[in-house]
Amino acid sequence: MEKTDVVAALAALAQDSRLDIFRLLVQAGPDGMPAGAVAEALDLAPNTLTFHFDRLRMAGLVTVRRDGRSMIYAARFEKMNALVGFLTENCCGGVPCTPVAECKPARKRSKIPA
Amino acid sequence: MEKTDVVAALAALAQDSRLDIFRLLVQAGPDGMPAGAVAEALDLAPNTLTFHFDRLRMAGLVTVRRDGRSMIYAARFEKMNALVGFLTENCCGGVPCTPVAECKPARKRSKIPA
DNA sequence: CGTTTATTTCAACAGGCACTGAAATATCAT
DNA sequence: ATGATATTTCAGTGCCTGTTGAAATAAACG
Repeated sequence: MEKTDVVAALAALAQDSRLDIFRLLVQAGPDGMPAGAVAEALDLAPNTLTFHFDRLRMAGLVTVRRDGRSMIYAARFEKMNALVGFLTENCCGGVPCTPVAECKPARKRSKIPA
Repeated sequence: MEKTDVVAALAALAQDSRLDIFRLLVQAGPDGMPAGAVAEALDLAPNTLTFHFDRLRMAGLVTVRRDGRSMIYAARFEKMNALVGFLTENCCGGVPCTPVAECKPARKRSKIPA
């Protein structure tokens, strides 16, 4: 990951609401959740939320897709892993100290199995 | 680590010069390096550097001590580890995915052994 | 079609950020 | 004390950020 991207990602996460949003999406898993649900969970004005989503998206930390009238936002785990990787890679003068965490969330199991 | 501290730490690192400064200090190891050396290495005005050092220090990412007329700045590895820990802990809905990296740099060996 | 629901766009504003230049402080050497 | 070196403090400035409120777009439903 380029340094520029790292700074962008850090800046995106360095804000109260956005950190909350991102963590919520991370916990929601790869399927993501609709903007409205995030707005309700965190008690944020819809326009403010759009603003923050944009930042997260520009930073590559989040993706969107449309589903009817809802916009479904989802965390990009690869990006988060890359960020953590960058922070730790220059840890001890280039010497790898410990393996870096890799986050590969299991796809959510359907409530009604086939 | 509290969410407030996390946001502060992320904000501190979310800036070009400061990310450079911190990485330089991380690579310098626990003994740190004088402000002047950082200024020269990164080509930063001394007052600008002080400004950034302050931010890093307020965020708990850096410590200072005086040595003669030099101020020696050093990275706080514990804080960096805590930050990475926080980012990964809420990774997969609370389920730990992989062990988090722990950075414990070895103290620099003296060039002239006893 | 018209209405409701979900989200985005736009304009405006206070506050904070990063940088600059000049001056102050602290320590060391003579 | 005087001067040199290392760093900090202070005032000023343009830019970016986060929030708000009103209006616009997009899709679903009668």
